[in-house]
Amino acid sequence: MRYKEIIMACFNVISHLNSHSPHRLLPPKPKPARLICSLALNPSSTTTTTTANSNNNNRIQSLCKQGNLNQALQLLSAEPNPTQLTYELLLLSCTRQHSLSDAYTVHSHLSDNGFDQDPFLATKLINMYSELDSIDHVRQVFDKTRDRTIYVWNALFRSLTLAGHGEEVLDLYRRMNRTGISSDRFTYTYVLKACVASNCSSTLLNRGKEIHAHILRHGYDASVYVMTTLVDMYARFGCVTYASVVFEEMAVKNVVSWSAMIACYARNEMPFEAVELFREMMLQTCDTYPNSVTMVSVLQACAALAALEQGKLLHAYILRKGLDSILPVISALVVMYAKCGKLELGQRVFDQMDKRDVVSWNSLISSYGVHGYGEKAIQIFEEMINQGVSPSPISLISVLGACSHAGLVEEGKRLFKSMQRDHKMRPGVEHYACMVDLLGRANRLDEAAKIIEDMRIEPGPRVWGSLLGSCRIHCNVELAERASKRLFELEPSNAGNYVLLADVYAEANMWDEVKRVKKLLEARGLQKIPGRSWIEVKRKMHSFVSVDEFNQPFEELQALLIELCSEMKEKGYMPQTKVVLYDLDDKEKERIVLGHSEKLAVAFGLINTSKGETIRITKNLRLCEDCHSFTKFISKFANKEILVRDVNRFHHFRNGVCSCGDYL
DNA sequence: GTAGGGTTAG
Repeated sequence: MRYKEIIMACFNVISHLNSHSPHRLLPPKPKPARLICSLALNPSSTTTTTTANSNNNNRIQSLCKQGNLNQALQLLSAEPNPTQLTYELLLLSCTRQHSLSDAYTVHSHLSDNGFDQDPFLATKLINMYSELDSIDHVRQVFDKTRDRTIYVWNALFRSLTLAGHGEEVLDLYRRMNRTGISSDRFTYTYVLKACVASNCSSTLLNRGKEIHAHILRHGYDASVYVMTTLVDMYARFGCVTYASVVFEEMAVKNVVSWSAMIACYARNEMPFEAVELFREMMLQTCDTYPNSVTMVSVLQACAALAALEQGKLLHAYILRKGLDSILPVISALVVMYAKCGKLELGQRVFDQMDKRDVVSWNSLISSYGVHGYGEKAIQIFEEMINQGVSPSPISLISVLGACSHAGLVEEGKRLFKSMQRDHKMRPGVEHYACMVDLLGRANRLDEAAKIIEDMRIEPGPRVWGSLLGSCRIHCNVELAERASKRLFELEPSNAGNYVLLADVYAEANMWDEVKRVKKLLEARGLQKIPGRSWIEVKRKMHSFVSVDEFNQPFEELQALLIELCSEMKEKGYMPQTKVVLYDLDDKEKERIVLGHSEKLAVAFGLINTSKGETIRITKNLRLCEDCHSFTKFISKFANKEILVRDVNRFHHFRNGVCSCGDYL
């Protein structure tokens, strides 16, 4: 029933998008109440009943609540008997002021007054040092505390997990179990998080499974918090089946549990399932409504699928529920529209925001980037800075990526320099990867290789992968061999790298080498990822996989393609068969490239869309040169606008020309 | 006294 309601609301969203003035269906939410209680200090009301001593404590406490830490500390130095509550409020105040030096003052004062063995204050101290990013002090406080209650242990686990010291938490958790203290529901959430806090190795997954067993044994499978954390842990390990089993078996589910499972599908490249589960949530639950977090995950899934119609329904729902003042939601909406090929709608959503953060700006920058509008992306980047928003590392990745897509080499180099000089940011591996991509694609491979040589940090697989990708475009065998040698060491099970190298050899007609690489791929038990394309027709997604043979389900489409192909050949289309990794004759190669998933999707789109309707296709890999050239011809021949989003960027085909300027 | 899910990139 509620799902129908959303469909109805779709009409509202269209009218909303057509009007430029911000328009909300619900009033904006009131701001959250201030955390600091602003009790006014009123000495006259307390002096009559209390001693001078406790009055001093009261005054310190009130000053803390008012946020006047300096004065509170002055009074503290004259106070001979501070109470536990006084210290508690002082520590809280240090956290709020983010003052490590004041924290030391209070800490040593408290030790001098014999409170250093108070487990309550030890918990507070640990939490404070954690907030102040001083993990050494966290450990120190824990080590000195003799009476380690479960609160003390939990505070330690929480702090270390937040700081990314997952493995340390798991070691300490063993130690805790040996001391005989039992875990509570808080402990389980922290240690489960600790399993994914560092790297996601199989050892840590096994620890997670062990903890799962403890949870069942101790009856904590009734806790929604614990079980939701468990779903999330499996999700982060990519164990989608485990996550869904835990989720299905949960007796009680709330919005967070549903969101965790939807996010699990979204982040594990199962956007279909994410959208399906969202639908189920809307239909099944009576008291659980999706919130902003849920919406972000479903929007991501729609973006991945380029499911524009579904995305518009979500937009309608967001407006109806007043979630359109929440920044992450709006950023996700901008990205959704852009990735569905509706850049102008994304821009409009952005324009209607009354406040923006760096993520909102980054969303817009990258949106223009993937559509190939490099100069516009740079302009937005500069506007962001002019408006006083400091760029984040991702801003730079977005804008450098935009330069790369548009072939703006000099601008990219300028931005890379200014990143270090003007924004005082140290380039990370990702930034170097962008630069290698930028130079490499522009056929400045030697410069790209030089960047890698001069790097002050270890070049990771991203960097070498960018170089190898560029070598494939420009068929540089020698450099491709160098890059792939490193890549095979760094990520031996990434099939894509082997395929790229084989592509380079194939193009250079080095068929023995092609065979050798293919054997290597097989020997390691890997498979080439099959090409897959999606198209949304009447709110339904259709998926196509590349086929080598003429076969049943796609017979009609293939027949159409053969016909189109021969007609277009007369008009000058030349099949680009060099992308085929088999040493076959041209006729056979032509047949193989005609079975590529993207061409099947185009054919399906031609049959199933009305005149003047744009065909929108998403693809899991990069567009091959033949599909690119074929689609350009089709767009002119059939007078159709075709939008293809590959794994990397957008290609907008119109009248025989592509928006990427053949810069694949 | 402590707790669970989501933002932007390539």
